[in-house]
Parts: sequence; C-alpha cells; structure tokens
Amino acid sequence: MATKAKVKVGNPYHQHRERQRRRILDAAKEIFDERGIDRTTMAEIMAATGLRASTLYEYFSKKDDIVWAIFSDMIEEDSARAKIAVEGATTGLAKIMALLEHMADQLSNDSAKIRFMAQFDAMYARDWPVERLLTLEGQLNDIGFEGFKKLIREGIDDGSLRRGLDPDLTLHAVINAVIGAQRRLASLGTKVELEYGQSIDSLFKEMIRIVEFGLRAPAPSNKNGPAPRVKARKGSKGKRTL
Amino acid sequence: MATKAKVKVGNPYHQHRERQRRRILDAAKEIFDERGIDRTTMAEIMAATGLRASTLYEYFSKKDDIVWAIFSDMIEEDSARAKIAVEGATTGLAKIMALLEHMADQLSNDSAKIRFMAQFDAMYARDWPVERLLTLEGQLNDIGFEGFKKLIREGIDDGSLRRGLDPDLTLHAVINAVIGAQRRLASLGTKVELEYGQSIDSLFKEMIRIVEFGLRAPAPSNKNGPAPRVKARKGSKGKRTL
DNA sequence: AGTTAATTCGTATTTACAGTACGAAATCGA
DNA sequence: TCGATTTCGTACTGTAAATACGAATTAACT
Repeated sequence: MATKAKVKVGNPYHQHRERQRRRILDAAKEIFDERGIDRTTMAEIMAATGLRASTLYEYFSKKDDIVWAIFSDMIEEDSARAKIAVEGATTGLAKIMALLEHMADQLSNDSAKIRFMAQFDAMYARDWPVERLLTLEGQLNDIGFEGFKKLIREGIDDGSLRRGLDPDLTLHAVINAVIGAQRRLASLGTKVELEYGQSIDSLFKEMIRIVEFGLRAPAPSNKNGPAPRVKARKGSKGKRTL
Repeated sequence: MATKAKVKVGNPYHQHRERQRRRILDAAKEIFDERGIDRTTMAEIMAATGLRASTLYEYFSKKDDIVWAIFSDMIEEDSARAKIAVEGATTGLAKIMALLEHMADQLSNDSAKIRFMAQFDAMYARDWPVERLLTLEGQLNDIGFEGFKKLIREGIDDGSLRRGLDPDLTLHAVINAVIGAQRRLASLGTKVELEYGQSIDSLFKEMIRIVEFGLRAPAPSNKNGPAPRVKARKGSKGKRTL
C-alpha cells in the first residue's frame, strides 16, 4: 500500500485511476463468468489487464474486494433501470408485472450479470451486512416497499387483485421467488435448453404468467358479493423450525 | 461392530472404508455449511475427522471430489423421499402441489442440505454433465416427466387446471422457479427473516399458494364466490376431484 | 500365538496462489 | 525542466493443496 494519498476528485490522476479501476473490474467480471469466481486466480486477472501484481494490488487489496466492487456497481447500475421500468405502470399488479418483465429482460440481455449475482449470493451471502440483503428489492426504494404494499392493498380493494393477499407476505414471496428462478436459469444456462427443449426466456416468462394468474382476482365478471373475506393468514412469524 | 455380515472377499476392510468415508463426508458437510464450501480448507476437515492429510487423500483425491460425493449422496437420498411424497396424490395439480409441499418441508427441516445445493449449483453448475441437470426434477423419474405431463393434460381436460397451459412448459417453469426460490431462501436464511419480518417458511408457502392459484382453473361459473380457498395440505379431497 | 494385508501415521516435499515490499523506471501535468 | 503519481520488475512471505513413502498400527485369518 504505497501512497494512496489524497487524490482529489476530478484530478487528471484521479480520472486515470478511475479508468484503470474500470478496466480491472471489467476484465475480472468477464473471467469470473468464464471460470467461476472461486476458480479465478489473480494471475489471470493480471494477464487480462496486463498489469503486474504490485499494480493490481494498488487498486484492490484482495480478490474479495474486486468481487464486492463488481457487485456494488451492478446493484447501483440496476437500481436506476428497475425504477424506470416500473415507472409507467399505475396499479399494483401492473407495477409488479412491469418489474417482472424487467427481470425477464435482464435474463435475456444481461445473463452474465445474473450469473454473477447467483454466484455472489451463494458464496458471499453469509458475509453480508443485513442492509445489503435487499439487492434488487432494495432498489425499489424510490417506490419503496411501503408504496408497493399500498398499491397491493389498493389492488385488492378495487378488485384487480385476489382477496386474502397479505401485501407484506405476497410482495416478498413473489419477488424472492422470481429472483431465485431468474438466477437459477441464468446459472444453468444452456443446459436447461438442451435438456428441456425450452428456451430460458420462455420458461421464465411462463413463470411470470403463472404468478400473474396467481395474484389476479378470479373473475372480473363477479360483481361484488361479499365473497369470503379471507383473513390474510399472517405468516407464522418467528415460529419456524430451522 | 454390530453386523459382521457375510465375509466376502475384501469385505471387512471395505466396510471400514465405507464408515470412514461417511465420517469424512459428514464432517465436511457440516464445515461446508458453517464456513462455505470455498472457504473450507482441507486442514479443517482433517481436524474435524482427526485424520492426517495422507489418510484423507486416500479417500478423496481432491476437495472437489468431496463436494461431488456429498452432492451425489444428497440427490440419491432425496430421490426416494420425493417419490414417496408424491405417491398419494392422484391428479396432476395434486401431485404438483404434493411435490411443492415436500419442498417446503425440506426447506424447514433440512435447510442445510438446501444451502449446500445452492452453493453447489452456483459454483459447480458449469462443470455438470448435462445428465445431472435434472437433480430434483430427475428424481421424479418413477412418475416420470411424461407421466406428469399427462396428468397436467388430463387436468386441463377435466377443467381442474387452467386452459392454455402447455404441459411441458408449465411443468419445467414451475419446478425450476420453486427450486430457485427454495435455494435462495435457504441461502439467505435468517437474514430474510430479520429484514422482512416474515419467516422463511411462510414466504415459501405463500409462493406455493400463488403458484397453485396460478395453475388452477378459474372458479367454475357457479356463484359461490370466487376461488374457494383450498389448501393442498393433506389429501386435498372433495372439492377439486377431477 | 504369529503372519499377512489393509490402513493410518509422521513427516517431508512440491506446487500454486495470495498478497507484500520496495526501488527503479516510466508517465503525466505544470 | 520539476515533482507528483503510477507502473514495473523482482524478490519475498505465507498459506494451502496435493503427493510420496517408510514406519507404525490395526484387523483378519490361521
């Protein structure tokens, strides 16, 4: 750790440093995807960037730092996109569906990123500070969980969403499931297609469709009628068997 | 030594070897879960088993071999259970739901296993021979994919399942999604609960419920109010016979 | 008992990789 | 040009994987 010193933002040197940092991150990202995070050696990253060990370590003092940096960048980058994707929609169901569509897009067009996330989750989740957990979900902060839940409540009231949904539970359950499915498909990649004869894209979209049907209220035809007001079955909080 | 069994050629020694193998595998499994597969060192496994490196390497010539052995064992062990779980049910929907319930059980009672699978997927998926891909899904071989699909088709015909489902697509989409969700929940573990205030169990079950609603045919035109809430819990008798 | 075969121990060694140290050389801005 | 900054080259430390092999131990069989 020679002189990390004070390099003021906007300085020529600082700019250069930023570019180098990006080069390293980009190269690493690619190698991680090809060989797997854990099997990637620093030597490979050095070769790919043309930097010497000593130089590389000026930027990242350990391999994990590179991994975390890539992860952070991805989160940030995605945050904006997710918000935009959801912006148009107005109802609760529509917003959720917009988000899911967005995730389908990611899966098709940015599968490397999803693969990375899958690896990251499995390997680093245990080290997470709890605040990071939300990842994609946390990215909705603009709309916010609360906003989302409110929309679900409205959706239930206006009859577009099934009665008996617990907004809190539903929201997390759906998003978690979809992220899980997305990452699994990305990880298994081509193998799924070979084995199932189904494209990743259509598998994911089918799942989305099923979820939509699962959330949507049964029949629009049905005019009110008190209909069993099913008490949202509160999740058995805190009482699990693990 | 309880069972001396038939004294066959090389048997006594072989038995001992088997026991040792298990000891190693069990110890490794535990450490993998505590520290993560990639961060676990051979030295730790040696300490836990009380074996020397030279001895350990007599059994597994590299760390990856241990990982693969654990994976294979799990698959095999689970195979039987999954089949049993599904046996009772008769209809397509019921069988699917039985399978999903089974997975909920796994998640509650065998979360370490699921966590391991999650890590394995993310880290080793790239090395899989394609035949291994199916894992859980392949375990249904007794019923068979084909059998499953047939049941779905029947379900559609007799009106218990939504029209317009493509059996092939639906089956894979659902199972894949549920596995993905299951593994994600297992990986994130307690953090989910802290952050969301929802138990893993209820999140997973809620997802299952949504899937069920997504697959089920819309409530029959009778005016009984929307979608009777049927829990697929036990035998899901009566109501949706088909 | 004693012989034999399988197993384990001890210990030493090789290889690979992570990460550090530091001065010389190159680069850049002024 | 000077001075700040980055990179290079190289040599070094430390840790862990994996192998080698003879000695010691244990179990099985007469």
